[in-house]
Amino acid sequence: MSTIAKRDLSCNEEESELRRGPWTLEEGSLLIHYIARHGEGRWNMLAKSAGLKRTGKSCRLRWLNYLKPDIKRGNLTPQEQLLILELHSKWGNRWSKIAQHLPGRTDNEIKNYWRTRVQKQARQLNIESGSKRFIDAVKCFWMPRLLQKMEQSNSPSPHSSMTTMMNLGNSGEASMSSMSSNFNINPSMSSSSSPPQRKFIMDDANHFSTMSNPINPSPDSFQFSQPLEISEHPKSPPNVFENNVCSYPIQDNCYLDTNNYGMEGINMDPLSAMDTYDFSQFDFQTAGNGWMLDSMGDSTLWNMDAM
DNA sequence: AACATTTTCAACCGCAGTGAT
DNA sequence: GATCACTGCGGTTGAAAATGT
Repeated sequence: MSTIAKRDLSCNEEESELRRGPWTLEEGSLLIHYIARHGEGRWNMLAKSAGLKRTGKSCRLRWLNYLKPDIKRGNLTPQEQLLILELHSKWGNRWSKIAQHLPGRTDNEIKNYWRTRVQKQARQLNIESGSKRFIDAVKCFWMPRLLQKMEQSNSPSPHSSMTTMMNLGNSGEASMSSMSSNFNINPSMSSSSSPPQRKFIMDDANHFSTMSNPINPSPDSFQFSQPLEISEHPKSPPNVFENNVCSYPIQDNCYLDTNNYGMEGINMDPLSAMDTYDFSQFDFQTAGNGWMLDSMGDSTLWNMDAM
Protein backbone atom coordinates (compact mmCIF):
# COMPACT_ATOMS: atom_id res chain seq x y z
CA MET A 1 0.00 0.00 0.00
CA SER A 2 1.35 3.39 -0.92
CA THR A 3 2.13 6.13 1.53
CA ILE A 4 -0.73 8.12 0.10
CA ALA A 5 -3.15 5.29 0.70
CA LYS A 6 -1.87 4.99 4.20
CA ARG A 7 -2.40 8.67 4.65
CA ASP A 8 -5.97 8.23 3.47
CA LEU A 9 -6.48 5.89 6.34
CA SER A 10 -5.55 8.93 8.36
CA CYS A 11 -4.83 7.30 11.68
CA ASN A 12 -2.52 4.33 11.54
CA GLU A 13 -3.56 3.07 14.90
CA GLU A 14 -7.09 2.79 13.60
CA GLU A 15 -6.09 1.28 10.32
CA SER A 16 -6.59 -2.26 11.43
CA GLU A 17 -10.09 -1.46 12.61
CA LEU A 18 -11.23 0.08 9.38
CA ARG A 19 -13.82 -1.96 7.59
CA ARG A 20 -13.69 -2.66 3.89
CA GLY A 21 -15.87 -4.43 1.42
CA PRO A 22 -19.63 -4.40 1.09
CA TRP A 23 -21.58 -2.08 3.33
CA THR A 24 -24.02 -3.50 5.82
CA LEU A 25 -27.54 -2.17 6.30
CA GLU A 26 -26.53 -0.91 9.70
CA GLU A 27 -23.63 1.08 8.30
CA GLY A 28 -25.83 2.53 5.61
CA SER A 29 -28.40 3.51 8.15
CA LEU A 30 -25.78 5.19 10.31
CA LEU A 31 -24.53 7.16 7.34
CA ILE A 32 -27.98 8.19 6.19
CA HIS A 33 -29.04 9.37 9.60
CA TYR A 34 -25.82 11.25 10.21
CA ILE A 35 -26.05 13.07 6.89
CA ALA A 36 -29.71 13.82 7.49
CA ARG A 37 -28.74 15.59 10.70
CA HIS A 38 -25.45 17.20 9.75
CA GLY A 39 -25.30 17.25 5.99
CA GLU A 40 -22.65 15.81 3.73
CA GLY A 41 -19.03 16.81 3.24
CA ARG A 42 -15.90 16.67 5.36
CA TRP A 43 -16.02 12.97 4.92
CA ASN A 44 -13.17 11.90 7.15
CA MET A 45 -14.62 13.75 10.09
CA LEU A 46 -18.08 12.53 9.17
CA ALA A 47 -16.93 8.92 9.16
CA LYS A 48 -15.52 9.25 12.67
CA SER A 49 -18.37 11.29 14.06
CA ALA A 50 -20.94 8.90 12.68
CA GLY A 51 -19.16 6.01 14.33
CA LEU A 52 -18.39 4.34 11.06
CA LYS A 53 -15.23 2.29 10.81
CA ARG A 54 -14.78 3.38 7.23
CA THR A 55 -12.59 5.86 5.44
CA GLY A 56 -14.11 9.17 4.49
CA LYS A 57 -13.63 8.20 0.92
CA SER A 58 -15.61 5.05 1.36
CA CYS A 59 -18.43 6.96 3.04
CA ARG A 60 -18.53 9.52 0.28
CA LEU A 61 -18.63 6.86 -2.39
CA ARG A 62 -21.34 4.87 -0.66
CA TRP A 63 -23.44 7.98 -0.23
CA LEU A 64 -23.02 9.37 -3.71
CA ASN A 65 -23.37 6.10 -5.57
CA TYR A 66 -25.95 4.31 -3.54
CA LEU A 67 -27.55 5.90 -0.53
CA LYS A 68 -28.35 9.39 -1.74
CA PRO A 69 -32.13 9.71 -1.96
CA ASP A 70 -32.30 11.00 -5.52
CA ILE A 71 -30.33 8.12 -6.96
CA LYS A 72 -32.30 6.57 -9.77
CA ARG A 73 -32.18 2.80 -9.84
CA GLY A 74 -32.93 0.34 -12.57
CA ASN A 75 -31.98 0.04 -16.19
CA LEU A 76 -31.01 3.07 -18.17
CA THR A 77 -33.79 4.19 -20.43
CA PRO A 78 -33.20 4.41 -24.17
CA GLN A 79 -33.22 8.18 -23.74
CA GLU A 80 -30.50 8.00 -21.17
CA GLN A 81 -28.47 5.57 -23.24
CA LEU A 82 -28.77 7.84 -26.22
CA LEU A 83 -27.62 10.80 -24.23
CA ILE A 84 -24.66 8.89 -22.86
CA LEU A 85 -23.58 7.88 -26.33
CA GLU A 86 -23.88 11.40 -27.58
CA LEU A 87 -22.14 13.03 -24.65
CA HIS A 88 -19.39 10.46 -24.65
CA SER A 89 -18.73 11.14 -28.29
CA LYS A 90 -18.14 14.75 -27.31
CA TRP A 91 -16.39 14.48 -23.99
CA GLY A 92 -14.89 11.02 -23.87
CA ASN A 93 -14.51 9.34 -20.49
CA ARG A 94 -15.59 12.39 -18.54
CA TRP A 95 -18.01 10.31 -16.52
CA SER A 96 -18.68 12.87 -13.90
CA LYS A 97 -19.44 15.51 -16.49
CA ILE A 98 -21.71 13.17 -18.38
CA ALA A 99 -23.48 12.16 -15.18
CA GLN A 100 -24.30 15.78 -14.48
CA HIS A 101 -26.64 15.65 -17.44
CA LEU A 102 -28.40 12.49 -16.33
CA PRO A 103 -30.29 13.33 -13.16
CA GLY A 104 -30.19 10.54 -10.64
CA ARG A 105 -27.49 8.61 -12.43
CA THR A 106 -23.98 8.37 -11.06
CA ASP A 107 -20.70 8.58 -12.85
CA ASN A 108 -19.97 5.06 -11.63
CA GLU A 109 -23.15 3.73 -13.17
CA ILE A 110 -22.49 5.43 -16.47
CA LYS A 111 -18.92 4.21 -16.48
CA ASN A 112 -20.11 0.67 -15.82
CA TYR A 113 -22.68 0.97 -18.58
CA TRP A 114 -20.04 2.11 -21.01
CA ARG A 115 -17.60 -0.59 -20.10
CA THR A 116 -20.03 -3.49 -19.95
CA ARG A 117 -22.39 -2.61 -22.79
CA VAL A 118 -20.82 -0.19 -25.16
CA GLN A 119 -17.28 -1.48 -25.09
CA LYS A 120 -18.63 -4.97 -25.41
CA GLN A 121 -20.30 -3.96 -28.63
CA ALA A 122 -17.07 -2.46 -29.82
CA ARG A 123 -15.18 -5.63 -29.06
CA GLN A 124 -17.71 -7.67 -30.94
CA LEU A 125 -17.47 -5.34 -33.89
CA ASN A 126 -13.74 -5.74 -33.62
CA ILE A 127 -13.25 -2.02 -33.56
CA GLU A 128 -11.84 0.25 -30.95
CA SER A 129 -14.55 1.79 -28.84
CA GLY A 130 -13.18 5.27 -29.09
CA SER A 131 -12.46 5.16 -32.79
CA LYS A 132 -14.22 7.12 -35.47
CA ARG A 133 -15.49 3.90 -36.96
CA PHE A 134 -17.17 3.00 -33.73
CA ILE A 135 -18.69 6.42 -33.34
CA ASP A 136 -19.99 6.16 -36.87
CA ALA A 137 -21.49 2.79 -36.11
CA VAL A 138 -23.09 4.18 -32.99
CA LYS A 139 -24.63 6.99 -34.95
CA CYS A 140 -25.76 4.88 -37.86
CA PHE A 141 -27.20 1.98 -35.89
CA TRP A 142 -27.37 2.39 -32.21
CA MET A 143 -28.74 5.89 -32.00
CA PRO A 144 -31.49 5.38 -34.57
CA ARG A 145 -32.48 2.21 -32.78
CA LEU A 146 -32.61 3.98 -29.47
CA LEU A 147 -34.67 6.71 -30.99
CA GLN A 148 -37.00 4.15 -32.38
CA LYS A 149 -37.32 2.50 -29.01
CA MET A 150 -38.02 5.87 -27.47
CA GLU A 151 -40.69 6.39 -30.03
CA GLN A 152 -42.18 2.94 -29.62
CA SER A 153 -42.32 3.22 -25.89
CA ASN A 154 -43.43 6.78 -26.10
CA SER A 155 -44.76 6.68 -22.64
CA PRO A 156 -47.75 8.71 -21.53
CA SER A 157 -45.52 11.54 -20.51
CA PRO A 158 -42.61 11.87 -22.89
CA HIS A 159 -42.64 15.55 -22.21
CA SER A 160 -41.61 15.26 -18.62
CA SER A 161 -38.99 12.61 -19.12
CA MET A 162 -37.31 14.29 -21.99
CA THR A 163 -37.49 17.70 -20.46
CA THR A 164 -35.72 16.35 -17.45
CA MET A 165 -33.22 14.44 -19.45
CA MET A 166 -32.43 17.29 -21.75
CA ASN A 167 -31.70 19.73 -19.03
CA LEU A 168 -28.24 20.43 -20.32
CA GLY A 169 -25.90 23.32 -20.23
CA ASN A 170 -26.38 26.59 -21.89
CA SER A 171 -23.54 27.20 -24.23
CA GLY A 172 -26.03 27.45 -26.98
CA GLU A 173 -25.81 24.58 -29.36
CA ALA A 174 -27.63 21.34 -29.47
CA SER A 175 -26.10 18.05 -28.58
CA MET A 176 -28.99 15.75 -29.25
CA SER A 177 -29.60 17.77 -32.33
CA SER A 178 -26.76 16.19 -34.12
CA MET A 179 -28.67 13.02 -34.48
CA SER A 180 -32.20 14.04 -33.96
CA SER A 181 -32.84 17.41 -35.44
CA ASN A 182 -34.87 16.05 -38.27
CA PHE A 183 -34.71 12.59 -39.57
CA ASN A 184 -36.90 9.65 -40.22
CA ILE A 185 -37.23 6.55 -38.18
CA ASN A 186 -38.28 3.88 -40.56
CA PRO A 187 -40.03 1.14 -38.65
CA SER A 188 -39.34 -1.37 -41.38
CA MET A 189 -35.95 -1.92 -39.92
CA SER A 190 -37.14 -3.96 -37.04
CA SER A 191 -40.76 -4.77 -37.25
CA SER A 192 -42.98 -6.72 -39.53
CA SER A 193 -45.96 -4.55 -38.74
CA SER A 194 -45.26 -1.07 -39.90
CA PRO A 195 -46.56 1.87 -37.99
CA PRO A 196 -46.51 5.15 -39.84
CA GLN A 197 -43.13 6.57 -40.55
CA ARG A 198 -42.20 9.25 -38.07
CA LYS A 199 -39.80 12.08 -37.99
CA PHE A 200 -37.88 13.70 -35.19
CA ILE A 201 -37.69 17.43 -35.33
CA MET A 202 -36.16 20.09 -33.20
CA ASP A 203 -37.25 23.63 -33.80
CA ASP A 204 -35.63 26.93 -32.96
CA ALA A 205 -37.16 26.90 -29.51
CA ASN A 206 -35.56 23.57 -28.68
CA HIS A 207 -38.83 21.76 -29.06
CA PHE A 208 -37.95 18.21 -29.79
CA SER A 209 -40.90 16.56 -31.37
CA THR A 210 -41.98 13.56 -33.30
CA MET A 211 -44.22 13.80 -36.29
CA SER A 212 -46.25 11.20 -38.01
CA ASN A 213 -47.42 13.93 -40.30
CA PRO A 214 -44.98 16.76 -40.85
CA ILE A 215 -47.70 19.13 -41.95
CA ASN A 216 -49.77 18.44 -38.88
CA PRO A 217 -47.36 17.83 -36.06
CA SER A 218 -48.47 15.48 -33.37
CA PRO A 219 -48.79 16.68 -29.82
CA ASP A 220 -46.27 14.21 -28.50
CA SER A 221 -43.51 16.70 -28.36
CA PHE A 222 -41.17 17.77 -25.67
CA GLN A 223 -38.94 20.71 -25.15
CA PHE A 224 -35.34 21.14 -24.19
CA SER A 225 -35.63 23.16 -21.07
CA GLN A 226 -32.40 24.89 -21.91
CA PRO A 227 -30.43 25.29 -25.08
CA LEU A 228 -28.38 22.19 -25.48
CA GLU A 229 -24.70 22.17 -25.07
CA ILE A 230 -22.09 20.87 -27.38
CA SER A 231 -18.42 21.14 -26.99
CA GLU A 232 -15.34 20.20 -28.88
CA HIS A 233 -14.09 16.71 -28.56
CA PRO A 234 -11.28 15.49 -30.70
CA LYS A 235 -12.75 12.03 -31.06
CA SER A 236 -16.02 13.28 -32.39
CA PRO A 237 -16.48 13.36 -36.13
CA PRO A 238 -17.60 16.69 -37.45
CA ASN A 239 -21.26 17.40 -37.54
CA VAL A 240 -22.71 19.98 -39.81
CA PHE A 241 -25.54 21.63 -38.05
CA GLU A 242 -27.07 24.78 -39.35
CA ASN A 243 -30.61 25.99 -39.28
CA ASN A 244 -31.66 22.75 -37.64
CA VAL A 245 -30.30 20.82 -40.54
CA CYS A 246 -28.11 17.95 -39.58
CA SER A 247 -25.69 16.24 -41.85
CA TYR A 248 -24.27 13.00 -40.63
CA PRO A 249 -20.74 12.25 -41.56
CA ILE A 250 -21.13 8.61 -42.40
CA GLN A 251 -17.99 8.36 -44.42
CA ASP A 252 -15.19 10.69 -45.24
CA ASN A 253 -16.61 13.30 -47.55
CA CYS A 254 -19.97 11.63 -47.45
CA TYR A 255 -22.83 13.02 -45.41
CA LEU A 256 -26.37 12.06 -44.81
CA ASP A 257 -28.25 15.26 -45.16
CA THR A 258 -31.35 15.43 -43.03
CA ASN A 259 -32.50 18.69 -44.43
CA ASN A 260 -35.87 17.57 -45.40
CA TYR A 261 -39.13 18.05 -43.64
CA GLY A 262 -41.20 16.03 -46.02
CA MET A 263 -42.04 12.40 -45.74
CA GLU A 264 -39.73 11.77 -48.62
CA GLY A 265 -36.86 12.98 -46.48
CA ILE A 266 -33.71 11.03 -46.38
CA ASN A 267 -33.94 8.12 -44.03
CA MET A 268 -31.61 7.76 -41.17
CA ASP A 269 -32.74 4.29 -40.40
CA PRO A 270 -30.13 1.58 -40.30
CA LEU A 271 -31.28 -0.18 -43.42
CA SER A 272 -30.97 2.94 -45.43
CA ALA A 273 -27.75 3.81 -43.79
CA MET A 274 -26.51 0.39 -44.71
CA ASP A 275 -27.10 1.16 -48.35
CA THR A 276 -24.83 4.12 -48.08
CA TYR A 277 -22.25 3.06 -45.58
CA ASP A 278 -19.23 1.06 -46.51
CA PHE A 279 -19.36 -1.70 -43.95
CA SER A 280 -16.53 -3.56 -45.49
CA GLN A 281 -14.46 -1.53 -43.11
CA PHE A 282 -15.96 -3.37 -40.19
CA ASP A 283 -14.71 -6.78 -39.39
CA PHE A 284 -18.01 -8.15 -38.21
CA GLN A 285 -17.81 -11.21 -36.05
CA THR A 286 -21.22 -12.59 -36.65
CA ALA A 287 -20.46 -16.24 -36.99
CA GLY A 288 -21.14 -18.37 -34.00
CA ASN A 289 -21.52 -15.92 -31.21
CA GLY A 290 -24.84 -14.43 -32.17
CA TRP A 291 -23.90 -11.10 -30.70
CA MET A 292 -26.40 -9.12 -32.65
CA LEU A 293 -29.23 -11.16 -31.33
CA ASP A 294 -28.33 -11.49 -27.74
CA SER A 295 -25.66 -9.09 -26.80
CA MET A 296 -27.83 -6.38 -25.45
CA GLY A 297 -30.71 -8.32 -24.03
CA ASP A 298 -33.68 -6.08 -23.80
CA SER A 299 -31.62 -3.32 -25.27
CA THR A 300 -30.58 -5.26 -28.33
CA LEU A 301 -30.17 -2.49 -30.76
CA TRP A 302 -27.74 -3.73 -33.31
CA ASN A 303 -29.48 -6.86 -34.32
CA MET A 304 -29.47 -8.94 -37.40
CA ASP A 305 -32.71 -7.41 -38.53
CA ALA A 306 -31.10 -4.05 -38.63
CA MET A 307 -28.20 -5.37 -40.56
C1' DA B 1 -29.10 -30.52 -10.57
C1' DA B 2 -24.37 -29.34 -10.92
C1' DC B 3 -20.84 -27.05 -12.71
C1' DA B 4 -18.65 -23.54 -15.82
C1' DT B 5 -18.66 -19.26 -17.83
C1' DT B 6 -20.08 -14.62 -18.38
C1' DT B 7 -21.98 -10.34 -16.82
C1' DT B 8 -22.92 -6.84 -13.58
C1' DC B 9 -21.85 -3.35 -10.48
C1' DA B 10 -20.32 -1.90 -5.78
C1' DA B 11 -16.20 -0.82 -3.92
C1' DC B 12 -11.39 0.09 -3.99
C1' DC B 13 -7.09 2.31 -5.69
C1' DG B 14 -3.98 5.80 -7.27
C1' DC B 15 -3.56 10.22 -8.85
C1' DA B 16 -4.45 15.16 -9.44
C1' DG B 17 -6.33 19.36 -7.86
C1' DT B 18 -7.31 22.57 -4.16
C1' DG B 19 -7.22 25.05 0.04
C1' DA B 20 -5.29 25.70 4.62
C1' DT B 21 -1.35 26.23 7.36
C1' DG C 1 7.03 27.72 -1.64
C1' DA C 2 6.47 23.26 0.97
C1' DT C 3 3.64 20.26 3.23
C1' DC C 4 -0.52 18.23 4.59
C1' DA C 5 -5.38 16.89 4.55
C1' DC C 6 -9.13 16.42 1.95
C1' DT C 7 -12.00 15.81 -2.16
C1' DG C 8 -13.17 14.21 -6.64
C1' DC C 9 -12.23 11.63 -10.75
C1' DG C 10 -11.29 7.78 -13.75
C1' DG C 11 -9.46 3.06 -13.98
C1' DT C 12 -9.68 -1.43 -12.08
C1' DT C 13 -11.06 -5.37 -9.32
C1' DG C 14 -13.59 -9.13 -7.57
C1' DA C 15 -17.76 -11.08 -5.45
C1' DA C 16 -22.37 -12.06 -6.52
C1' DA C 17 -25.79 -12.92 -9.81
C1' DA C 18 -27.19 -14.48 -14.13
C1' DT C 19 -26.77 -17.43 -17.88
C1' DG C 20 -25.18 -21.35 -20.48
C1' DT C 21 -23.92 -26.28 -20.93
